[in-house]
Amino acid sequence: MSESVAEKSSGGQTAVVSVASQLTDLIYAEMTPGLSLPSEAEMASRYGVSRVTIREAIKMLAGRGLVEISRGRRAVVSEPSGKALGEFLGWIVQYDPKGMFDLVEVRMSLEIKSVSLAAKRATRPALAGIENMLQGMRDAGQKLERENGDLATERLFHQCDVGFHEAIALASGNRVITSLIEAMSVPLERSFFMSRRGKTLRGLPLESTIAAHQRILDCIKKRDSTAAENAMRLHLEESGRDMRAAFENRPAPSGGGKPGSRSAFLPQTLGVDVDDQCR
Amino acid sequence: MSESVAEKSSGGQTAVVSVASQLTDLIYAEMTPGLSLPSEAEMASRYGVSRVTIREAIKMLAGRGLVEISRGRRAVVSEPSGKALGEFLGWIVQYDPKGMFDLVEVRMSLEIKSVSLAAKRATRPALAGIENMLQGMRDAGQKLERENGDLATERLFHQCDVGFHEAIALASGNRVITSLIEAMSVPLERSFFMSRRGKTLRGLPLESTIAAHQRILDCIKKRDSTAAENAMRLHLEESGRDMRAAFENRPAPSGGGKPGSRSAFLPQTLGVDVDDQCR
DNA sequence: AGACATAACTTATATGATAAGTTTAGGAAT
DNA sequence: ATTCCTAAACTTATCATATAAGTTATGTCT
Repeated sequence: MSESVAEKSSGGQTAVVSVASQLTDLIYAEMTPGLSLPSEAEMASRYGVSRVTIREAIKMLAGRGLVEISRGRRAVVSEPSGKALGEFLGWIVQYDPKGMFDLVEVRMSLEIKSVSLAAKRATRPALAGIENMLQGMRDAGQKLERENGDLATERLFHQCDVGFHEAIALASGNRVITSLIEAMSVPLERSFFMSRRGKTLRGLPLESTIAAHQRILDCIKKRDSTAAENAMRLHLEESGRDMRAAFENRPAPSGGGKPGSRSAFLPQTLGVDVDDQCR
Repeated sequence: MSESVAEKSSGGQTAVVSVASQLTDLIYAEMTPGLSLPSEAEMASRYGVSRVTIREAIKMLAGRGLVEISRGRRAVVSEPSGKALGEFLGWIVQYDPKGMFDLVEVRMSLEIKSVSLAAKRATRPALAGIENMLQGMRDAGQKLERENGDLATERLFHQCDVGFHEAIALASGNRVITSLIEAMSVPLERSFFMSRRGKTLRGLPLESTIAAHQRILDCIKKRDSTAAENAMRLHLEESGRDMRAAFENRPAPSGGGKPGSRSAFLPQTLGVDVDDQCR
């Protein structure tokens, strides 16, 4: 009984990879989010491998965000979400100092597409969701004016800002856009705080941020997709300028470059990359 | 010695998750692609956990595409690549029957951004790379006219097609775009074959496909980003129509619907989603 | 110096055991 | 009968240990 089922449909791969791929097929073919996988023991006997192998295979799937694991419970097929993807984008961005600007560049395209579709397709509850986030920004903004500089409130404001864009993505009805924008907000969180800092530095009140969001929402409500695109473009260009300002006025390079071929060829491309986004 | 290092900086998480996150930090902070992680035994002693725990943590990172594993060798930090991301997009697409069209919708935006940037920034070797792929398409195309219907040649043609678009993404100089387009080509592989089938059905020679790519390349060479965007848009719209044609003329629904809430509400949205892409 | 065998290192997988969660079933109390 | 609690059954988390099978380094022999 040494020839396990796992080896049947796979060449030189290891048993873990083979099991992982078979489980993936199984999930794709006949499972939906929320359903539980069989118990480790059952899979082990079904695929003719030890429990260790099964566990490692499941950990791979978990790393890909395909299943969620918790102690005492069987692994559960997870809803597609941008979270796992966000880790990945974080890796790309981390790998290259210019990465954050690359990300902003891509974000601009996606957000414009997102808001364009939202203007065409948004349902009433989806609109309410967007409105909700905008109201959250207003509340946080007012609170922020009173107790100036409260970090928690600032974070709340930022979360509503992110939520606003995610709500638009949701309203677009396009799952891929929703996941990608959700994913990008993970590494962009840093950028958002930079953006706020830039805004403070340049002396712009955060009223203008709220107003920009308001204009976007208005365009969506009016079902004017072209106007919505332009409003979004303007908002993101503004946001990009803030980010650049924050970058230029940042504390100090501190000279401590990490090993590897990074942190080069930045200065001259910085301005170009961000400005070029106005086509 | 029962209090392991792994628990030190983590709350209720399991040891595996804790180790995985610490390893992630380690990689982000002081490693670059190509470097090897310590041996399992060393990590085990360093983090105060058993080798099994280390192995499961590494399998999680491998699932996320952060490291590559091979027998007898230590785990190696991998170059960011769209491959792992492609699996993820595949899951989104699989999860929703409309997903493939969502993906095409997003692809259009990204490819347009990609070609626009490529027209502005492409270096000479990057241009050569694009040219190369186009030449590959021509060769495969001629070969395909002689030995009509050879599957391997058809696959080659398709690979050059994908390669053409990836080469443009590379020329854009934006890593995020490169990874995303590479990622999308994984689930879109099916769509590409559908597209080719649609083209055959509608009686269009694949000369037109090559010509469309040629036009795109010409615009890039001329550094005319606007024209390049338009050429790309036209090409993708054409490609989308082919895909829809292939969908409508597909063998038969065969009635075997899978369990779950899928494969519903498709008919009426299909046409809308694809047509709406021409704005 | 170069080819080859061998040792040292490393990962892949299996077995068995224990701890600690979650769910289920049964019974006690109301 | 219904509710609540407890205990058993199930399940995952982690460990220790062992063996097999790859890769790399270390020689020795020619």
